[in-house]
Amino acid sequence: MSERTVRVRFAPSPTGYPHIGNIRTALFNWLFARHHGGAFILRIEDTDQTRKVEGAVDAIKKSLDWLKIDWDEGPYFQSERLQIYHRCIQRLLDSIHAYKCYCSPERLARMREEMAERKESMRSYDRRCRDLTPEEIGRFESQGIMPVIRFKMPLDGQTTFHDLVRGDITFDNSELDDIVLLKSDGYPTYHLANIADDHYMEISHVMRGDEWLSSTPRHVLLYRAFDWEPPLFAHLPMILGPDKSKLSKRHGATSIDDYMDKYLPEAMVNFLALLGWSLDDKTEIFSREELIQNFSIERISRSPAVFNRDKLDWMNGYYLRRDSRPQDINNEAATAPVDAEGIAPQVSTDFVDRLMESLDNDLPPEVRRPTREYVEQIAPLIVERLKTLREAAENFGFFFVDEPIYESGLLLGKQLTVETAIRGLEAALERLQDTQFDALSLEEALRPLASDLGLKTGDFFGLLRIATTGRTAAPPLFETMAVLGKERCLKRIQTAVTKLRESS
RNA sequence: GGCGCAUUCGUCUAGCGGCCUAGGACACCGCCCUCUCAAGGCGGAGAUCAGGGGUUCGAAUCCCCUAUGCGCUACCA
Repeated sequence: MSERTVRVRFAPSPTGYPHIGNIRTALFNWLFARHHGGAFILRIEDTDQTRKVEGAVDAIKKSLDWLKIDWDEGPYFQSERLQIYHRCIQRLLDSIHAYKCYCSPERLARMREEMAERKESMRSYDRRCRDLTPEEIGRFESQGIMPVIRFKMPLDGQTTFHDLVRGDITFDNSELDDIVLLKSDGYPTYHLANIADDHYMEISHVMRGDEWLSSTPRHVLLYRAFDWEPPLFAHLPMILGPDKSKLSKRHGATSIDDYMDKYLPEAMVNFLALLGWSLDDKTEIFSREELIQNFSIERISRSPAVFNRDKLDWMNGYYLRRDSRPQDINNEAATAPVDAEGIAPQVSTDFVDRLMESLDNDLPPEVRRPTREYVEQIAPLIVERLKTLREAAENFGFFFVDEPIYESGLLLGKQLTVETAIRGLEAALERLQDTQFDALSLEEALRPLASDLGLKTGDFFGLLRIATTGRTAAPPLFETMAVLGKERCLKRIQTAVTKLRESS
């Protein structure tokens, strides 16, 4: 695409865990760098002392680590590069591209208010300090006012720049105000620090959110004032909430850590990559390598995208199922939930690890933590019923608690009377006494029993399902009972009988 | 208010002048499989391509206008 070496950066400000949109920006930059064999740089834009949040840098690193987005340089901290910005400012002051402004924040606020009242079209700084006489400057200085440094924006003409996503964009310079470059506390604003760093760090492409598009002409003008060559720009479409407004806290989870304990990083990367980028008209699933191989700025879309949680859930479930298969088993065998002999396929140790960790977090404290051996048995039964790991404890708690809690009425379903239900359960109890608790034996014992009782298999199995799991929806009955074990199943069925007796 | 950007099924999107009576995915509905729920397979519904003018033999694709949405308009990034 370009002769120059690709060097891109992710430059968040340390105000907490990154927003989902910021992470998407990081991902795009990273993919672009890796695609071109360039460098991905992490830079912390901590020039606002008032908004700094403790631990934010760690949170940013943790988020990137989670998604396996690694950086080649940094993190650099702008707060540690103040001398660079001061030198830049001096250059601008010397070349009369910048000036000191002594206006108080109060005056500026009042000014803006009045402008709005008068419905003026231009509602930014009135440039009062732009052409101060030496006497006036002396007067302000003697009052000890700490000035800000503003950029002397050209008063007329136009500024056009090329955006790799949107094409040529033109602004009238008269629309651009004299932005603050250096604050009175000595820290630079984003505008200055951003372009100085991008220049000195030799950033080749600036890929950032769409909200920066309006600032870009100012940045271009700044590059010109410094006589620097600007990087190439690519503005990414914004990510919206379901109501199509900018994704914000109102929409619930917007920071990446809201997703870290629920979704697989691989699924998250895949999903995020498709938010504003696509390869073609059909490909949805991409491995990390495929993303790197195929990513290009040309295929970034221009319009904002609504964050679609349903699709993320689906994708997570897809990855869960796919990655739970052990590497050495071919896909055909692993796709089937249970083979003809009633033996569930193996799941990968990696999946068991993840499941154990998730259960450990989500199971109620009073429930005994399951052993690895036990989780290995459950895993194949629940993988394909999971969209997120979180649902394991939520939907399959009956595997772990002593007794599931449910309404006795559930036992009757739509068809059964209390009498037939009790009769069915007791018959099962008796038959199960000397039945081997493996899926095959259980089926051989119970299936004939249904017709013996004059019950439809569906009704009879449903009854047993409620009794043993407390739920109407669960993994296949016999596998489930086998995992639960004889003792627990008999006890639960007994409890069900008791419940029915008590309720009638 | 001004400026900028955007506008294809509910959502993510394909489409860059004829292949489009607009394709895929999620969600939704139905059927198959089946002991329930999933998963999987098959099928369905769903977009007068925001609206209106042009340009052209021909427009979702190019131009203009309008509408709507979003962003920016801070000594925040």
